[in-house]
Amino acid sequence: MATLNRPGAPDGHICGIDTAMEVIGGKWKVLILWALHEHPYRRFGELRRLLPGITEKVLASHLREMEADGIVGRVSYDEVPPRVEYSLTEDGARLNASLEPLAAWGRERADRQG
Amino acid sequence: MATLNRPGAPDGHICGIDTAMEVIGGKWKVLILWALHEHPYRRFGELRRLLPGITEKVLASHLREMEADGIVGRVSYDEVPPRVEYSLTEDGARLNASLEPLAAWGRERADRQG
DNA sequence: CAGTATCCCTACTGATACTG
DNA sequence: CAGTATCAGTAGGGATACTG
Repeated sequence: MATLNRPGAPDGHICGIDTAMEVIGGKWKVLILWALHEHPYRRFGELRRLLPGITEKVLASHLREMEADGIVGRVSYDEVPPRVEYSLTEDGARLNASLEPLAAWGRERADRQG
Repeated sequence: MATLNRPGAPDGHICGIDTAMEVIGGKWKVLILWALHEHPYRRFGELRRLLPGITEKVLASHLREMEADGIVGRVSYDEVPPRVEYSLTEDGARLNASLEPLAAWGRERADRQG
């Protein structure tokens, strides 16, 4: 065996996990995913409040990347004051669902350690 | 609702995913996990060859962190030349298993996009 | 309200050389 | 073989102020 690469996989991509890791790699992305999963439509300020510690810049750039990756949808209503609603796309919902076993593992570990 | 924090969860830990993300956060960790899963015992040089591009320093530090996190076991045989074998702990094996749906999501996405 | 625009900073990663 | 030690580079993240 030469490397772990799957045949036909893009260079540096081995088993699908790294593809997924690139998409959820940002520090807050899984939490954004989670927040959007709990409630189908969230506004920018809502997300900011839900993620204590995140800055506007980081939230905005994460959302833009997730939108570009096709896991988050964005709808802007032409109102005053402005209103923008973020949601999971179908792919984003499946991504979030695929994270559930990982979350279960983390919960168990957190509970074990207090 | 104030935040996404679970009751009783350590500060900044929300749904278990972030706990898990901390453990697999290093750039190569999921791939190390994968390599150790494919073959129960791996030597240092073997892992280095399996992960083209990783440097010795990064591989060593990742392995030490994963050992400290209790997901990788290390056995050093007192021989000449030295031999060290790395393996998944039970917890590491469960972690790896919990990554499988995520890997499936990534594989599907990679296949869709070529 | 929903973002940009700047500036900064350090933690992670990497290259290279060396050692028990 | 299985690692350290040292030195740098950089990208991601953060603080703050400002805008349509």
